[in-house]
Amino acid sequence: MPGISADAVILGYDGKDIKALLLKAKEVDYWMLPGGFIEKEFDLNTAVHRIVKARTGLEQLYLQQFQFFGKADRNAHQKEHLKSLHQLSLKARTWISQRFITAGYFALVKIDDVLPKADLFSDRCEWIPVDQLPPLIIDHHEILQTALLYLRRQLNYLPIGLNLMPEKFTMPQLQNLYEGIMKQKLDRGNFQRKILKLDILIRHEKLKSGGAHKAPYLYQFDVEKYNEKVKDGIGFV
Amino acid sequence: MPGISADAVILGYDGKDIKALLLKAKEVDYWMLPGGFIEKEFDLNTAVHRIVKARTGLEQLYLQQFQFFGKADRNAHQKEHLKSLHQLSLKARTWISQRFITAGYFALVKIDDVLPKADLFSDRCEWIPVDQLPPLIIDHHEILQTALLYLRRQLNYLPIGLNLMPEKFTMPQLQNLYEGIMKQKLDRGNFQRKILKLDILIRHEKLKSGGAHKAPYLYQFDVEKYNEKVKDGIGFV
DNA sequence: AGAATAGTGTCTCTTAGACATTATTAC
DNA sequence: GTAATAATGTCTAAGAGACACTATTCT
Repeated sequence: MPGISADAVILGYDGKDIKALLLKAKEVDYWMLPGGFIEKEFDLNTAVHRIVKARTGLEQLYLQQFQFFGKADRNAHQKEHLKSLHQLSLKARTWISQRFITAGYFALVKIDDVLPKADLFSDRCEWIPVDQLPPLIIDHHEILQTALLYLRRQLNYLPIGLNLMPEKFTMPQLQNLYEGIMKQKLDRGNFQRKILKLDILIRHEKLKSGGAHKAPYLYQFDVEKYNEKVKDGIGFV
Repeated sequence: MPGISADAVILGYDGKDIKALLLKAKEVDYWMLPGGFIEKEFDLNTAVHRIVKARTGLEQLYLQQFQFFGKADRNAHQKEHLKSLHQLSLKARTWISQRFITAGYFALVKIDDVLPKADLFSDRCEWIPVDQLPPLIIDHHEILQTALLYLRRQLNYLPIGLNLMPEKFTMPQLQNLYEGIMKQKLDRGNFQRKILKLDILIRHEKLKSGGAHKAPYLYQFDVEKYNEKVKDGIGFV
């Protein structure tokens, strides 16, 4: 009985790295994306919300479909990962190979709000930096990379800052997030100028202390203005 | 038995309007997108190629998945279109309501290469300008509009010119295409300057004649250079 | 000649990008 | 003070956008 499954690329940002929430499969040295089958009586988005909630504990979250992955591709990848499949138990193997087609979703979450929980087929659930990925089962690596590509291309139309940053944050933190997604360094001065010009930030007079250097200002998003800008594309290369 | 279906938004451009290939449903005054069920032994992309080939006769085409539409949304729309459903034969109604989930694909084709063919549930298959759409069944209007939105947002990463324009074309024709997709008028001079600077066009010395005015040059894409630019985003607003 | 439309040139204002300068903090 | 990092300012070159002018074609 073939079915429709969904896999969620749950992304978070800790002020330094962009991380994905991954599950360590039991019995083998492979990791996987949180996912599951879509039951027929549920609609797709509802089902994925349910799946993500089970791993993160989050009720409200920014969730977006980005691509479906069909059978042919999946089989090609299964060949490459044949070894990993053979090592799995019959139950787990059946669970995986039953996947006829899978929906790729990504979620943007505030990393500190999440309480990672493993599922039946995994023994750990952890945040892992997306540029230091361990081996993933079947086509999960491709799904994750596709999600990141989509994120990069849709950058102007996605509320990444709002959903990934903590309530209050510094300008260098925000810049680091953009650099991580765009995979390139940006000029500090120009970044600051461009972002401030958008007029979507509220500056707090309190400074953050900690290092042996000038303390940065704390900022917060003006949610209304932010959402307004995102609709027509938040002008940022 | 619920199943997965696919609907194709097939887009063409006749030098004046952006058009979609639509089917006129039998028995009722509604039109619909070409589509069909995905058989389990096929993979998704192959199946959609087959569907599009059946309506257009085209073997090779630019095809891209853009979104899936789940059950809840679809039911909401069915409510709105209840009248249209009641007027359908049992067979057609069953065919439509069996759709559990549908894959939205769009295809970019050279309009003159297409030989439209109706299917079993339709009596006509025609090109219709996307800004003059007739009533469409279920959520097909939404699917079509979503495709156009996607097209607009991904403009820089899609080879629209290459796939929608005829082999040889004029600059005003190309500008008109961009204006149609972006839904806004562009300055002639600036458009020309920007496009020529991309260095992806080959100019032919032969001019096109016809009207009581200066004849425009004919251009052709330098396919290799074009594809190179599209990969990193063809710099155009 | 005149109407219509294509092609090219020019001007200004904004912006991007590189980089320099100043400010703040802990040691 | 020095080291480290944040914030702000400045300069230049490139680009966007508005618009004017020239070119070509048919009636």
